[in-house]
Amino acid sequence: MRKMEAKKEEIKKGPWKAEEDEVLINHVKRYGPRDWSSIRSKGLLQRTGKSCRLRWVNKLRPNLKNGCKFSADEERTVIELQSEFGNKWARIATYLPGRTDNDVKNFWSSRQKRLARILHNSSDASSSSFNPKSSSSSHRLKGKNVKPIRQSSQGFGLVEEEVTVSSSCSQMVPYSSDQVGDEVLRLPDLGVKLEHQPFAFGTDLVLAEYSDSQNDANQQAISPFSPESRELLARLDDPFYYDILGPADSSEPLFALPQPFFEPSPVPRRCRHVSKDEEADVFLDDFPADMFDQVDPIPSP
DNA sequence: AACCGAAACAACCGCCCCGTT
DNA sequence: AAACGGGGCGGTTGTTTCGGT
Repeated sequence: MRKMEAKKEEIKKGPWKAEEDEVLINHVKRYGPRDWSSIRSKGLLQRTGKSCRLRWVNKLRPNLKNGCKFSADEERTVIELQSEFGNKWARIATYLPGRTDNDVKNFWSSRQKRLARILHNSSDASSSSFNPKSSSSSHRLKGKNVKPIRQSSQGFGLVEEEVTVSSSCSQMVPYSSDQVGDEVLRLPDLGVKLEHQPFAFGTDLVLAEYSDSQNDANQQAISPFSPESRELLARLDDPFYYDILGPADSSEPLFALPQPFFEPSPVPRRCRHVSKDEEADVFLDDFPADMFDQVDPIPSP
């Protein structure tokens, strides 16, 4: 029994102390970022190799942007890359100098939660006072007009009148020539011609299909989407969503120029205080893809 | 001042892949 | 070829911090 307890005590968990960090840093200085399990076998730390590696990668590695909020560019980069790669956080993180996969993952998770909550609140409001003929402004999220954006592996999201955003991703590694570039693409099935920039492809598919679905009963037959995606798209039939997204036959252009972005804040987290209103704007600046993933189905009114 | 909810962050867990034996 | 261990990665959970009431 005592032996078991001793065995248990051998592995330390929980927050890291400065002394432990120091030991870990010294080890890396000496041997490089490898042989993590040897740290414990040598008796340097009572931590597992995995724990050591994680600590190094997420907190101790040089040039990490610890304590910095994600800049606008970084946010956009994450959103774009997530729509392309899915939840490949490590891969996405390679596009963001100073960010770890954990950072990206946490950032995304926070956004998903926030979006789900806001959408949920919005749906609550709409179910109690929805009126299809009423001014759409009453159903727009905090007065902002949003449109669907991009198809991804898991669904689609909304964006505030903003589709082509890659140009602002200064840190984004350019696409190779065999990928979608600045060109006009024709969507044969839908007969929609769209100006493209990289990453906007899926977006346009959704926009085209969304627009089409408003008056095309055969939408499903021509849909290039998976059944899951179609189900998500079908929610657009919900008058509330329709209102949120704006009228399909709106005279507003499908593709608006990118909105001016707020200045990326170099101030560390918790140093930059954001008011409620400002936060709402930031949130609406770029809805992520897959925002519906975490949202329960809305009961039709 | 106290409480509460949301957001951000840190760390662990479990699965998988890959190299070694 | 199979077993094993290390490392990487995504998911999840717990904690901390902060703003609002």
